[in-house]
Amino acid sequence: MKQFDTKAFELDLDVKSAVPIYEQVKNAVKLAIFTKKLVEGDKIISIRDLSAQYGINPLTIMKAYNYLEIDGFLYSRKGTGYYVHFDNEKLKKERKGFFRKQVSEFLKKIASLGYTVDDFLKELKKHTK
Amino acid sequence: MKQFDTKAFELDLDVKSAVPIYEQVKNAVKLAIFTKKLVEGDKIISIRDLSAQYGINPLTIMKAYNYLEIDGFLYSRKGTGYYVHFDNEKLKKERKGFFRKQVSEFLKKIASLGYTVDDFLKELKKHTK
Amino acid sequence: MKQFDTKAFELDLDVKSAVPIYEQVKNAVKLAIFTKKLVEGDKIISIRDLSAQYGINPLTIMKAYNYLEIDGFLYSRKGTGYYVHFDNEKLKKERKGFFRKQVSEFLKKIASLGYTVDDFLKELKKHTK
Amino acid sequence: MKQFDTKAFELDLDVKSAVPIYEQVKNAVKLAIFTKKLVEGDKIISIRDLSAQYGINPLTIMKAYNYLEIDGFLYSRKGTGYYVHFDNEKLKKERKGFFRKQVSEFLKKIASLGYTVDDFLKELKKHTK
DNA sequence: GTGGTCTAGACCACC
DNA sequence: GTGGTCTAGACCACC
Repeated sequence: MKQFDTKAFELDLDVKSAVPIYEQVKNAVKLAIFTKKLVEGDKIISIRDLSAQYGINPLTIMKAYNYLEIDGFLYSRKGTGYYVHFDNEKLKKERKGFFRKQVSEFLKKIASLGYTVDDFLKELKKHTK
Repeated sequence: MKQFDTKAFELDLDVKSAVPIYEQVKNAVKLAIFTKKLVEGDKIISIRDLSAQYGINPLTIMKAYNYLEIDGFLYSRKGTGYYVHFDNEKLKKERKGFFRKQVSEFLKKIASLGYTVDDFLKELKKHTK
Repeated sequence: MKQFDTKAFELDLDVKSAVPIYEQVKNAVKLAIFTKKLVEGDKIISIRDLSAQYGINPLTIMKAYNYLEIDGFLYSRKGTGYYVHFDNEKLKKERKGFFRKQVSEFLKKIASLGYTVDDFLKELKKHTK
Repeated sequence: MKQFDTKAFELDLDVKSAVPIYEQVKNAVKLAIFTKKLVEGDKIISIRDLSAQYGINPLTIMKAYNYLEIDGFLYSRKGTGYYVHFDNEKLKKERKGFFRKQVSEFLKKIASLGYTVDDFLKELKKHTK
């Protein structure tokens, strides 16, 4: 019964990745919040359970949850667990910032490959057809 | 006259960056090859000269050149230096494939944040101004 | 107890050899994998421990592990160590292909010296005695 | 007319190879002698011509010819060039030694891949069919 | 504890 | 001159 009222989230953990595990956990939670799979007040899966499910060190998960708490995505209640803190205003801003970062990084990347924006727009047409 | 027949490449080195120095060097060389500033057979600036120019340890540069050799962008001739191995066919395919992967991953990412292509195009205008 | 869950491998290190130390380490690990003394998921002895055991610089061992990672034999998890990545299918094919290439090259070489397969078989007997 | 009475030899030069160029030259000459394409008294292609043909540094070729002279495969006549010294006895021994080295190295290699002599004999059948 | 990057400097083979 | 290997040691992020 232990997970009765908690909400899990999708986590494509890749231990072989260069991206630190705590970052992967952080990103998975944020994505779930951005896409409203996790909403205000939801109790998130416990450190212990997540640790057991994926064979990750609990300290690593705690680090992820801690950062998420600092960033205002979660809050902790001693003895009960971590909960989603859906601050609509802040979220919007964060989401926008996240998006912009994605765009800017992407543009840098293709530039470093010698591609122009026009090349991208052409490629885009193949995807939007 | 010592660098008479070698070709340098643009390198915006940022020692404070989180991106390792050897990665920055790697990317700069790759970009020069992708954009055909360096072509098949060109002799690239020597480890020692590049080391001296930027105050980077020679080992760090060798690491970069080494990875580029593994990836087939350079080859080394002991006693003479590193040369560009511009395999046009393979290169084109790799570059195109890499680009497409970037585009497709990017589109997925923004979609998962609830953004549309139009949102992106709007954002794009801010960058291209 | 620190090495409780790591697996060592046989390493006949010869510091005086013309074969670089990192190559010797690489070959020892590959052999252990080819002969299934190391299998998928096994945690390999840490850079530091191996370094201490043989009095080799950690960087040298890291270089070996690094190449093995590039070749897909190992993968690293920051903070925990290097693990064997035994892709059975790929491995079998590679090993077989490599072996065949060796045989075919060898046969060509001795033929070009004017030796026959029978000459080889005679020579072989001296080795297998 | 300059090459009127000199004999060339096949040289598959691979500047990208890890094998030093002077070694490649040495081996090519030796192979030509072992297979009797070059025989006693033949005048071998001059350092200058070989250098020009392959774009190799003359010093590198001189090094190869020097070693071959030391090993008794060539002798030099000041002002005229290098000549093949076909010492039948010595040659036989060298050839035999070369062969044995090939065999022994080959056996080590396949052993390091985890293959047995029996595996080799099976593979051999496919080649001798 | 683990791997990852970087340095300063030595010494070698090759051209 | 060139690349290639190795060391001793510092400092960092991650678990």
